[in-house]
Amino acid sequence: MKHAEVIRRVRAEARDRGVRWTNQRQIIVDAFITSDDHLTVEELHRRVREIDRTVSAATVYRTVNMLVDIGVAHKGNFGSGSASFECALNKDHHDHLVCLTCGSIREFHHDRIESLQEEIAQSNGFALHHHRMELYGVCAACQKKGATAPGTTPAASGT
Amino acid sequence: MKHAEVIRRVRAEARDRGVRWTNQRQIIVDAFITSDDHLTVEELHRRVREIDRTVSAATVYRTVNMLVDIGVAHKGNFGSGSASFECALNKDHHDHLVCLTCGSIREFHHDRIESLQEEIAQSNGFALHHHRMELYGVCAACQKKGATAPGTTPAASGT
DNA sequence: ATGGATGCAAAGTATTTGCAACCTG
DNA sequence: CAGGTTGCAAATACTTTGCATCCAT
Repeated sequence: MKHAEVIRRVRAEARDRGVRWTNQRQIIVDAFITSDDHLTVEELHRRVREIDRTVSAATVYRTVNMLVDIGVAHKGNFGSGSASFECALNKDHHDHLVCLTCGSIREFHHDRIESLQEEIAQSNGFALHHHRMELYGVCAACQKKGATAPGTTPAASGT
Repeated sequence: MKHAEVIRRVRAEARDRGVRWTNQRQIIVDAFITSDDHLTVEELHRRVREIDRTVSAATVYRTVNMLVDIGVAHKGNFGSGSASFECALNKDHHDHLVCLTCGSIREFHHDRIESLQEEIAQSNGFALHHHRMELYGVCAACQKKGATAPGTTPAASGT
């Protein structure tokens, strides 16, 4: 889905819910959708301020929360402390590969795993709502640079 | 692995690292290991205080962090805001099924998914270090009570 | 005795919220 | 014009940390 179409959709969702379309929201949503990345509020705020210096962090928080509420954004947490958000309209469901060295995030989708997850939920009597799956490791680029994963001193594990 | 054995192992790890074995640590580790559950610091602190009222939250934080450091505990985050910890010595690797209604956590292990994760990492050039996978839904018990998952108003998704 | 550990309170993060002014519909 | 929205600052929630004191080794 392309930018303009996404904006249109978000505005429609907003209108239906009596959510007003302010200048700030236009800028924030615009910056948010423009980026394919997973953005933290801090980063998004930084980008928004390049366009309008007066927009506050509180408004960015309020806006991304609103986007999550109306199903336009997904909220994630990849161990960096702050939450990261990504647009839900641009792409299909996917999981994440997170580089422990450079923090880069790569997306992937695996049908078989998805169906296995369903099976697991069913055999445990769970009505599956959503899931999260993240693979943490060192990406190819960082490996070339000689990076190794942390925690090289496994103390104990297993039975 | 049974309680006493775990304690012995933790103390050995501690000694090797020049970590002193205080009364507080004995109590905290004891309470921690005794429980199979996933405990938040708050909950663990509550249990510890039943034995020794003077132990501070800071010490509980310091202790669980130490346990994670030496590989005796795993830290998790199931959306409840506060982190939860579980003993790493009692059980093999597993993933989690989290009930969105009652918050209960069920563990499961699935070899095929584990190997698929390895494959995915490899085909993406990642050196896999660890992963997290959580299935969120409504457990059987809560379904019987008529609970439904939140977010019943899917606004948009996919392409 | 020596240096790691503790309790307390203060400091840090990340995020939310009360409020008066402001702007969209 | 009404009521949602904003910026600011204060408030939250969770976790870490400085410091004087204490205690395991």
